[in-house]
Amino acid sequence: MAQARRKDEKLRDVSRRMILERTARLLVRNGYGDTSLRDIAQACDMKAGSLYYHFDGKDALIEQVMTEGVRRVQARVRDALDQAADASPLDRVRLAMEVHLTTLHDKSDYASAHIRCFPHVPADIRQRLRSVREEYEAVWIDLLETARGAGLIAADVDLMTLRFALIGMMNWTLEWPRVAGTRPTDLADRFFRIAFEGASHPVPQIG
Amino acid sequence: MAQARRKDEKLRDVSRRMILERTARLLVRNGYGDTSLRDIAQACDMKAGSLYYHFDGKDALIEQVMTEGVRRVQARVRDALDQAADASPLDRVRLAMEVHLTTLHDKSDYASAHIRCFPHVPADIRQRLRSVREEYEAVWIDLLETARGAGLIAADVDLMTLRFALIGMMNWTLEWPRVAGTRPTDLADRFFRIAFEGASHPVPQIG
DNA sequence: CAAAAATTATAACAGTTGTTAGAATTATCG
DNA sequence: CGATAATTCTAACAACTGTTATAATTTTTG
Repeated sequence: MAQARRKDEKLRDVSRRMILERTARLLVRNGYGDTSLRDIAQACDMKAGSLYYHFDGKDALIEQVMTEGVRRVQARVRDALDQAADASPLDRVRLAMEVHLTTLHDKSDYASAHIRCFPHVPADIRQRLRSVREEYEAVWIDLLETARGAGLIAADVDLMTLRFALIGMMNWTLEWPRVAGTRPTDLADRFFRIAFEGASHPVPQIG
Repeated sequence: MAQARRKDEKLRDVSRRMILERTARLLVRNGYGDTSLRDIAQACDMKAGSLYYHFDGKDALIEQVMTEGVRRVQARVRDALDQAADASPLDRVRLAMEVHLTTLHDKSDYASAHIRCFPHVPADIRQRLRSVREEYEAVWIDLLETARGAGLIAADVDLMTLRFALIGMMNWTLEWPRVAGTRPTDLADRFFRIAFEGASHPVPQIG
């Protein structure tokens, strides 16, 4: 009600979206176990029972937040990659890292809620979320295999390990206190520099 | 009671240790918010009220588990480094990675409990845990600065970013389903290979 | 074995949790 | 406006939470 909405957008959808957003924020701060329906309702200026008009229950609501978390990152990364279809394979990897990190930190509580709560969510939800994750991981598998096909990744580097290393160092930045003041874009460059050039290798300045 | 104990070890300490261990396992599986004192007590063949003889309350118990989580990793890493005092700076980094990963996956639920629950633990506990973390991080800062001093890390690589990248890719392995069958030692080698030689650089075989 | 100390169990407390049914309210539309 | 549909609130439920005081039990000691 505090939000402007397009003519063609149903009030029902606006409320749903607001609930999902507030839930995401609470999940990031307090985690799955310590986010109650009454907390969520209060953040939405509602009462707990009213949430059941929009969602089947706590777990259904949270599952949707976490599902959307992956989908949003995936959508943004795919869009960026589509608009840079002719870039070099390694530049596409760097771009994907930049968008992934930016979405995590600036754009969406959904994504960080997913990352922080995934380990502690009920097993049946976690099971379904795995499928959603795999779709996004397919993007990275494709990125890295393409780079290898172009001869840009050494033969003795296991692509799965490389993928987990990249995802790991990026997602773990959520544990830092405010990313130590580094902008996500700079962070992506530095991570890329380390993972692909190697911390031991000096990189000659171009020009 | 089900456990043999040394003559000089008080029963009190044995019980405390058992409670801490079972708590760590539950924390890893269920997280902070969904691990109740009755769950812990049941895992110890006790009743919830009895736990108060050993600990001041839930938060005190959990804080001690998580504190010990860092201390154990730190102790094992320091020991290994002391026994390899004359190794090259980069070999010492690789060794630290190996011990860190091994402890996380094979040796101790304390460490993984710490990593998984840290974001969702009450704020005052989290504050105190930060100091404990900083002590361990000092080990890594020293490792990397020494390597740089020996000219083994390129000048344009930010050491803080490198440290976060290493810690991040290692800690994130807890999110994989059983590390995908890779042994921690091999994992350490591959991570080291990527982060220091660079995924794009072919490494000439020695010999 | 008996006395003292250490450890655990019992039972209850106040508060919180997810959930539900039905009443009350608000928005939509003829 | 009036009628209908779409939302929200109310109030309660059973189950669970951390915690406490006190009683029962076990272990250690003399």
